[in-house]
Amino acid sequence: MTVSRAINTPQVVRPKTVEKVMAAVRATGYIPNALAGGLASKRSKLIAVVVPQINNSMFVDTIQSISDELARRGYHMLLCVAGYTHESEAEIVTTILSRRPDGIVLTGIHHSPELRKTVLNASIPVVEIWDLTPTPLDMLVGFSHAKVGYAIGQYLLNKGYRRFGLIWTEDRRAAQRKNGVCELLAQHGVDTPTEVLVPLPASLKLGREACASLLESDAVPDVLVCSSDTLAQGAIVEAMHRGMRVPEDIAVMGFGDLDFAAFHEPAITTVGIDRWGVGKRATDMLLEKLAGGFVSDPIVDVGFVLIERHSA
Amino acid sequence: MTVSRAINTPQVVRPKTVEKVMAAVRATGYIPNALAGGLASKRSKLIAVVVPQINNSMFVDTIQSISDELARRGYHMLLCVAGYTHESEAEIVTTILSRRPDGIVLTGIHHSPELRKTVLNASIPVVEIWDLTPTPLDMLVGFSHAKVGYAIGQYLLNKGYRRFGLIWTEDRRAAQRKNGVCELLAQHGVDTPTEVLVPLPASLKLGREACASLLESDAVPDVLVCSSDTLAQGAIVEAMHRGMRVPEDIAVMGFGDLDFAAFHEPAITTVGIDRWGVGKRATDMLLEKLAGGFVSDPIVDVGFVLIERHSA
DNA sequence: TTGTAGGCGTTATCAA
DNA sequence: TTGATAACGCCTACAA
Repeated sequence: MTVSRAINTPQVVRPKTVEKVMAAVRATGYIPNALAGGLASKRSKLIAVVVPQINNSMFVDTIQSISDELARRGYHMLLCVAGYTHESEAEIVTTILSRRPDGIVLTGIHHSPELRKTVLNASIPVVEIWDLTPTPLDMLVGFSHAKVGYAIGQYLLNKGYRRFGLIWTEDRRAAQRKNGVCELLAQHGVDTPTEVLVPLPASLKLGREACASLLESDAVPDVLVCSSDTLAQGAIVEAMHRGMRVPEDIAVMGFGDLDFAAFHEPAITTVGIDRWGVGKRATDMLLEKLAGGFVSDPIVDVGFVLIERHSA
Repeated sequence: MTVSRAINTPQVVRPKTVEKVMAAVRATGYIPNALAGGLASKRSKLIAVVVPQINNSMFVDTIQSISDELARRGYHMLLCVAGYTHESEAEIVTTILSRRPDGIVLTGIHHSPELRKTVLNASIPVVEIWDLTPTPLDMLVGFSHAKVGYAIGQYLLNKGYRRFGLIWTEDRRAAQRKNGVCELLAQHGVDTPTEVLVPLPASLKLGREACASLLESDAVPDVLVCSSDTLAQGAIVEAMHRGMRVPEDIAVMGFGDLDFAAFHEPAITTVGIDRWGVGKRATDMLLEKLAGGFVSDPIVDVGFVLIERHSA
């Protein structure tokens, strides 16, 4: 017990004793067994993070910020890549719960009933990220994808664009943004956009191909709205390759404000999200709750910023 | 014990008993406690993966493939972002070892003496990835960065380029590639390249800025060799923005064969690495060894491919 | 400030 | 095929 205290709460142990313990630790290369510690204390100091993909520039920054923040506070991250299907998410979460994480971060707010039940049954703090709802499982850090869609639609209408083309991936959150755009256009009596759906993960290649197919269609759009900056970049490359000027001949709008967006030629008009902030706040809320503290506002809307640059 | 067997080795339990156990599991929502299991069995089914960064397109694919492969086999991944310094790596590995992972994947082959000692002392299988050495800690999956450098230098010399400009990040493995390029140029009596060092992480912005500074220098290069495709893309954007043609006025070479490289305009000449393969093989070797199997070749050179496209 | 006893939820081992 | 017992290494609770 004295060794345990010397390592975990040295302030309650006589300094000389601490020194003796630490000397022994160094001499033997002793490393505490966190499995045993977690079993005994019922605190594993593990946080599970479930994302649909990691080779997705949006999530990676959030993951990195969670990981950094956790490490600073003596926690570790169990990272699980769940894919975009409900079934796999429920299964993965069940196996991850066997590790007895002290808390869990889930991407999105749409979960299968089994998953909801399983997670709630675990009685640990949960933070859902990257979406917004008044009824989260527990806590939430995100933003409204529908509002992003409205904002994009409004901005482009104000700019005078009327023939919309959409290049979009098929995941649920992207769909909400698309609905936002379409609803706004409908409200203003603008023609329903032409639409090209692309599979995940998005890539420059898919953006080019989708752009090509829209440019070769009967009704060529005057603006291409893309579900990510990566697709937007592809669309721009394709349009320019065909001798079109962006935005004069065709405008392109992205989403995400990825690193390259500001420095591309033309710079990409897009929507910025505080990706690190999402991770930081999610971690803060989780650890605050674990520390027994009171989380004053369990629902955090980090909002978004429409960033006007040159492509639209 | 019967429950434990019904769950882990149902084949040694009477089918009817298994059924009864499973019914109870379902009814109660029982989820085994892997902390207790790991403590008792001395197998945590956890693999630690230490990388310098995750918001780095090179590592992300490897991480994803490790994660996928581990999940398929009932293991989980503890992902640790160590940064690029020795001190932080040693510290992080020590704390991660307290989780008693069954194996560990380390990025790179240059570790501090403390780290080597700590890891070896843990007596678990180790796989180093993304570099090559005849003397790994244990097992290794990677390729020779020096050879990549030679190949790049040789290719560009054959193409007739003589005035080299380098845009390079400061990490150790990138430095090996740079040394390869420089050595080869020196052997052929070509002028020492002009060099712009950029901080990590690489970005399109940094590529543009570095390119700008090289183009404004006294000795304008006829080829820009970049330590990553991201920097190469930036260099191309900047050069074209200044009205230069790529590769006619200035050629640009990248590294990594990231998704966008093939579909950029001009398509980026680069060096491809099987990033998924590295993760897959590392995981296979680790689990093979954990299963008590014999790893016939503990050093795997995955090689690389110089991909000629249009930018150089 | 340090020490003792007991238990956390599994699995290894041996017995039935 | 199932069960009983004793760890695994730590922490909680309480005692000294």
